[in-house]
Amino acid sequence: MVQWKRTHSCGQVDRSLVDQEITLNGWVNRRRDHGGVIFVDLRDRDGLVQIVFNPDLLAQELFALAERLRSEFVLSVTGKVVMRPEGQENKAMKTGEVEVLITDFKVLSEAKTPPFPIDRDVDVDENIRLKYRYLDLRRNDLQECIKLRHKAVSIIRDFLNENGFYEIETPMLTKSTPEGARDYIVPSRVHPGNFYALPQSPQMFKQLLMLAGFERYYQIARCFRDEDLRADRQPEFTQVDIEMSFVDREDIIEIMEKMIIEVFEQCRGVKIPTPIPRMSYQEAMDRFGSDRPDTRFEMELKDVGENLKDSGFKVFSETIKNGGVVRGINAKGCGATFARREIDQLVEMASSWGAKGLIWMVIGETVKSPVAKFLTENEISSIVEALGGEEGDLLLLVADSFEVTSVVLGRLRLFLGNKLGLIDENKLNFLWVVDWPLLEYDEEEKRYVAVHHPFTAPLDSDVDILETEPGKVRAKAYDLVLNGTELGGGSVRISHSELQERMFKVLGFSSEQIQEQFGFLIEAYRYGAPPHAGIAFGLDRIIMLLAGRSTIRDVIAFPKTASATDLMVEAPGNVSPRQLQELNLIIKS
RNA sequence: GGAGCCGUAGUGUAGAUGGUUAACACGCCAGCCUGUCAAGCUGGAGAUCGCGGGUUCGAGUCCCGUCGGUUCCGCCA
Repeated sequence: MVQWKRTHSCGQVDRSLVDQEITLNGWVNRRRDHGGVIFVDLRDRDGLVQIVFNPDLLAQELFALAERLRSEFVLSVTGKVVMRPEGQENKAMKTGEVEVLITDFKVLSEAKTPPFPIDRDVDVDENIRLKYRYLDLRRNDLQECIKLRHKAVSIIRDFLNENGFYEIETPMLTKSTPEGARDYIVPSRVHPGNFYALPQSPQMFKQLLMLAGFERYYQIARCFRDEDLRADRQPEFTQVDIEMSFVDREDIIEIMEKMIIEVFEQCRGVKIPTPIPRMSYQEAMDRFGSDRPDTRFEMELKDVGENLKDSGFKVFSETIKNGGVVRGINAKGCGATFARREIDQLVEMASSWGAKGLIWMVIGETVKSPVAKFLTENEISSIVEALGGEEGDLLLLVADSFEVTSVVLGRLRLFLGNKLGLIDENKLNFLWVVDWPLLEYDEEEKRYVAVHHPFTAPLDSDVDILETEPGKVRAKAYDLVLNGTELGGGSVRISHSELQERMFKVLGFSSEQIQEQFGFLIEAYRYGAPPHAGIAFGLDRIIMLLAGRSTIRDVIAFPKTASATDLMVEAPGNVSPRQLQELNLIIKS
C-alpha cells in the first residue's frame, strides 16, 4: 500500500457509501477474532465503524498481520463499504448498519496495552488518568467534553465577531498588583530581583483598550491565581473577557444575555425563556443566604425575629439588641422523617460554618425543641407562622449577625435541597444578581476591600457616601448565576480619574501607593476616557455545566491536581543551578 | 493551614470481629473458533496489599507517621 491517507472518517461511514472503496485511518478500539473472520471497531474522533478482515478477501500475509492487531494500534485500512448481513445491524452504533470489508491495510503504529481501558467509560483512579492524560483524552467522555468546549468557544467567537468585537491579546508577563488573589510570579533575568506576575485577569489592559479607542474587545484569556484548588477552580483557567465603550449596565446585560443563551440553546438544544430574571444582591442574601442563589427550589430564608426582641430567651433577645437577626428555614416534612442523628449532623455543620448554634424545632402535636422551655407559646407560634410551619416540618434557626445567618442557612438550604432531592437537574435557572455592595470591611486587614475590583463604579446615587459610609455604597456590578454557580461577573468601570483616586483612598492606599501601583492608569484616564463596562465569564465552568460534569478538570485538556501539579509532565520541577544563577536566585535550604 | 474520604495484580472491586495458599470480573498471554459487536470456549501468567514504623505468636485488616489522589472549610478583588 502506497497511499495511506484517508478518504473518509470512521464516524462518517453510512449507507450512502455502499459499494464504494474507501480508506480510513484510526485506532483499534476493540477486536473480535473468530479465528476465521476478524472484526475490528476502528475509532477516530468522529466515531466508530466496524471493519472486517476476511481471509477470503485478503492476501495470506495480510490476514496473518490482521491476527496480530491489538487495542490502540493505529491503522490505515482500505476496503468496500457494504450493508451488514440481514439481522446483524448494530443499532447501538451510529454506523451500525454498514461495515467495511478490508482488502488492504497498513499498521501505521503498534501500541502497548494501555494502562486502563480506553474503549469503555469505567471510573479509573485519577492518578493514573492524569499521568496518562493523552490516553484518558482518547476516551469517549473526554472527547465529547473537549469537542463541546470547541463548539461553545466557536459560538462565542462567532457571536462576538458578528457584534463588532475585536479579539485582542494582552500580556501574560505583567505586574503584580496589591489587590486580589496571590500572584504567580516570574523572575526577570534582565532585571535581577524584579519579577513579572502572570495575569489574574486582563482587567486593566482591557480598560486601557477602551481608552485606546477599540470600543468593543474580547479575549479568550488564560488567567492565573495562586490559590488552593477546588473541583471548579484551577490555578490557570480561562475567561471569556469582554469590554465595551459608550455603554451602560443595560447594554452589557442585554448583549451578554443573548450570547450566553445562544451558547446554551445551541449546545443543549433547549429554549431558554428571556429576559433572564434579575435580583438585587440584598434580595439574594435575604431570601437565599447566598450571592449566587440556586433558585431551582424553594426553602427560602425568613426573618423570624419580629416578636423575639423582648424574649426571655437571651440568645434571641440579646442577638437582636446587638444588631443581629434571628432567621430560619423550613425543611418541609423532615421533622417527621429525620432521625435525631441527622439533626445532630445539621447542628454540627452549622457550627463548622461559624454559627454559635443551630436551633431546631420539630412540629408535631406540640413543638419539640431543645429551647422550647425558654420560649412563650406566642413566641413559638410566631416563629412557626413566619416559616409557614406545618405538622411534620423541621424548622432550623440561627441567631447571629446577618452575614453569619446568611452563610449558615444558605449552606444548610443547599445541603438539604440536595439531600431531599428537591433539585430538578433539568432546569437551567439563570439569574442576574445586581446592585452589589462596592466594598466590604476586611477584619484581618482592618480596612475596606473591593467586593468586585477597585475599578468598579458606585451607583450614582451612592457616590456621595463613598467616604462617610463605605459599607453602604452599592456598585454598578452584575453577576450571571446559573443553578447556584457563578458563570461570570462584571461592572461599569470608573471612567474619571478623580473618582478612581477617591476609590483607592477609601481602600486605604496612600497617594504615594496609588501613584506607584496605579499611576499609569490614573494618568490614562486623564486623556479622554469613554464610559465603559465589561464582564468576564468563567469559560471552564460554563463548559462544565454544559457538559453536565462536576469538575472543570473534565473540560480542560491538561488540568492540574488538587495540589497544583501536572502528573504527566511532572510540573512544577527543578531548574538547573545555571538557570537560577542567570536569574540571580538562591534557593533557601 | 484545617477536616473528611480513598489507596489490594494492568483496570475495577471483594477480603465482619487480626489467623495458614489474598478472591472475583475485565484486561493481558497461548490454544481453539468464518458473523461477532462487553463475541465465545479452554488453559496460563500476573500483587513486596502506596510507603515507613509500631502493637501482636501472627497485620491487607488495629495504632502512629508519611506520600499521592479527591471533596469541603479557610483562601479565591
